[in-house]
Amino acid sequence: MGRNKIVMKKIEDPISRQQLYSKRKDGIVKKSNELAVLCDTDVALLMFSPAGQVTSYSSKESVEDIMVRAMNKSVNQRLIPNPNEQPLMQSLTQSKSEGKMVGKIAIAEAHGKKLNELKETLSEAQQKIRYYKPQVENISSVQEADAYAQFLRSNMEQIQQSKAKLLAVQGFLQRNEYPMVNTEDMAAAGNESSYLNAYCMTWTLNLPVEEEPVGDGSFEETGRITVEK
Amino acid sequence: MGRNKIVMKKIEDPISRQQLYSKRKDGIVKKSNELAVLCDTDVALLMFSPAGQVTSYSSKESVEDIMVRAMNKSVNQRLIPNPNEQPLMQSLTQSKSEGKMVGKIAIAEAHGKKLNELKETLSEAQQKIRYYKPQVENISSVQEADAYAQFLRSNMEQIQQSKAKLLAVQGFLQRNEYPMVNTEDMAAAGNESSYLNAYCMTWTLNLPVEEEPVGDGSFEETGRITVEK
DNA sequence: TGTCCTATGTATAAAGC
DNA sequence: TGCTTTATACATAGGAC
Repeated sequence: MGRNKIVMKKIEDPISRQQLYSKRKDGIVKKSNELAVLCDTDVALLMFSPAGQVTSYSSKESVEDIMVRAMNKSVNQRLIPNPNEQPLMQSLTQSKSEGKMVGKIAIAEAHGKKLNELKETLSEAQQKIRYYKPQVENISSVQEADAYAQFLRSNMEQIQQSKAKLLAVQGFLQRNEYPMVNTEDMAAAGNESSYLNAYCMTWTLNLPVEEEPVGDGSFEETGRITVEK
Repeated sequence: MGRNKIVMKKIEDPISRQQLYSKRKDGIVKKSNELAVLCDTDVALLMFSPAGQVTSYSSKESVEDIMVRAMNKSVNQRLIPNPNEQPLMQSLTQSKSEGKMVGKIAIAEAHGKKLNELKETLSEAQQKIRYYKPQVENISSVQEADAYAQFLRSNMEQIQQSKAKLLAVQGFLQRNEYPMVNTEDMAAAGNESSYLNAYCMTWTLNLPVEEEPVGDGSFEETGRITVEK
C-alpha cells in the first residue's frame, strides 16, 4: 500500500524500520480494535518496537486476563484431562531421526525431563488455574495472587491513564514510578463509545514522554471491569 | 475496504459476524506477521472468535514468553522500584467526585484494599518474576514452574504441529487430548523463510478438525526455541 | 466454512512541508 | 522529526459456489 511494493524482509535501515513500525503498529491496533468492536470479541495484542518499546492493546479485558482465559482453555482442555503425558513424549523421542525434526526433538527431550520433574508441582498449579476465578475470596496462592494483581495493575493503569489528564498526577509520572501511558486516538477509526471499552497503551521505559494521554475511560457504562468477568 | 463502507458497530447477525471475524482475523495475523518480519520484532496476538475459538499468533517466541517479557518489563520497572504504592491510591480516592470517574474509582478502591492485602504475597512473587529466567536450574516455585511449563507446552505444540502431518500422531489427535493445531498459510504474504520463524495457531475445542496441519517447523535453523532466550 | 470474484474503501510508501 | 499529501498497493464487503 504505497507508491511501491514493499519487500517482505527485514528493513536494515534502523530509521526506516522504526518509522515503518510506528505506522504499521497503529494500523494493526486499529484493525484489532475494529475486529473487537465489529465482532464483539476479545483481542489482545503485544508488540515490541525495534527500540524495545512495548505496545499492548486489548479489548475489554486486560491482556493478562485474555491470556489467562486462553490459557485456561488450553490448559484445562489439554493438560488436565490428559492422564497420559508419556505417550506424547514417546512419540516425540521415537522419531528422532526424522530429518529436520532432530533439533526440535532434542530440545523436546531435554525439556521433557524437566517437564516430568515439574509434573507434581504443576498438577497443583493447574488445579489452581482450572478454578481460577479473579475473585478475592478464592485467592490462596502466590500464583493466583499474581494473576489477580496483574489484573488490578491493569485497572490501575487504565484509571491512571484516564485520570492523568484530568488530575495531572505529576508526582508519579515525573518520578517515573508509573511510566506515561498513552491512549491511541482511535476516534477516527469508528464508533467512539465502542472504542471506549477497549484500551491501548504504550509505555516507554526510562524515556521521556512524547505523547499526551487521552481518553476519558468509560468502564462504568458497561461495568466490564468487575471481578466477575 | 469493500463494496460498501462498513459501520463500526457490533454486527448483530451472528452469521455475518463470524464470517467477518474469520476474514479480518486472517488480515490482522498477516499484518502482524509482516510487522514482525519487516521490523524484526516480537509480536503476540490473541483473539477469541465469536464462537469462542482462540487464535493466537506470535513471532519468534511463544505468546506466553512475549507476555512474560512484557510483564517483566512493566513489573520490574514500575512495581518493584516503586516503594510507595499508597500515593497512587490516595490520588485516586481523593478525586472520587470527578464526574465519570466515580465508578472506576469505586472499583479501584475495592481492588486497592485487596491489593494491599496481597502486597506481601506479591513481593515474594515479584521477586521471582524479577529474576525470572526460563532456565531449569532456577525453577523453585509453583509460579516459575508454571511459567516454564507454559513455554514447554508451547514448544510441544509447535513440535506437535510440525510433526502431526509427518507422524500422524493420531492417538492424541483423535482422542482430542491435543486439539488440532493449524499453521496459517502465510507464504503468499511474503518471504517464506522469514515466516517460518513465526507460528500462528488456531485451536478449536471439542470440535472436529477441519484443516490440515501445515508447515515443516524450522526452528533448528535459528535455534530460537531454546531455554536461553 | 472455505474460496473465488470484483469493485471499492483503506492503509501506507514516498515525497513534500 | 514529524505531519500532511498523493499515488498506489492491499484488504475486504458483497455475492456466488
